Amino acid sequence: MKISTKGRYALRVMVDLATTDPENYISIKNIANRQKISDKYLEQIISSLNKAGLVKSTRGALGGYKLTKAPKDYTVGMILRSIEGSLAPVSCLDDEENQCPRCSDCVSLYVWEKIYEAVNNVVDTITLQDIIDNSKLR
Amino acid sequence: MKISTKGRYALRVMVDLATTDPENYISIKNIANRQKISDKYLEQIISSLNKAGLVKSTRGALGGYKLTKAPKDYTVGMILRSIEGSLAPVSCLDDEENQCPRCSDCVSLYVWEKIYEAVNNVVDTITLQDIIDNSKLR
DNA sequence: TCAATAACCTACCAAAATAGTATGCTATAA
DNA sequence: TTATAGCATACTATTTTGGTAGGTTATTGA
Repeated sequence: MKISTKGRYALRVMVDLATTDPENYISIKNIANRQKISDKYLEQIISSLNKAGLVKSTRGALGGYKLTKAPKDYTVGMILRSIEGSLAPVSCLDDEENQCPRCSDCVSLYVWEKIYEAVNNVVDTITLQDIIDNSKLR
Repeated sequence: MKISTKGRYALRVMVDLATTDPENYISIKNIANRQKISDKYLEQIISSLNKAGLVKSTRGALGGYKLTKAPKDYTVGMILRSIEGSLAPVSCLDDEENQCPRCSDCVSLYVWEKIYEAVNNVVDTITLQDIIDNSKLR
């Protein structure tokens, strides 16, 4: 039941982009140095964020990434799912194809659904802005 | 963010013990056949449940396992944790030793804590009896 | 008391996932 | 036109997951 490092890094990258200099493009190297993450590994992560439309990029000198929206318009769920896929505790809940043969008479399914709902409820109600506001309190 | 097969099997085993014949000891082979799980794999799982005191055993002919308590006295959390360990989404929340160096100024920690709380709240309020009752409705 | 049964214990193993590297190509701005 | 920085693909080492295998110990019924 763990969030991968990719998911954790993704959230930190989004906070970084939102707080460091939201107006200008910031390079991977820049973020990687500040966040102490391998830049090649970060490249993979931010590429997923880019493909999901959560950030936009320009190449070349002075290139880099910036947010496409205001921090209040990103939920934690949007960010984590773009990296981790579904946050379901069992793959039966992911999509129709991954269902196990006994899904129809699975006594535990009801438990997994409740966990799924609870997790979704948390990640879909906390925004990037909430994280930033919360971190400033300390 | 997935529950392992061990965790899922453990829950099914507990339901099996509670519903098949709660008075008598039931052998691993018996459970494994009914639940279509490898008996050697099941042995590992049920051994953890035994060490955690969730079931008790006797050896020899007519030996096997039975519950130590009434189904209403087990929460899903007790069962899953005995197999999976903590259900925390990040290891920082597990125990003091696993903390990452930047835990003290981690902006995301507040998110992980909320997820942790939400998951705990679900698994600690659903009992084994609830699962059994729910499965009978269908 | 002895043979069958079934838990107990330890070790091993293959496949998949995770976390991260390496290399080369393409677009852009100074 | 060159330095910069994103883009794409492939590779690799480590850890976790999901099992197997084999021998030992305890119990019970005949």
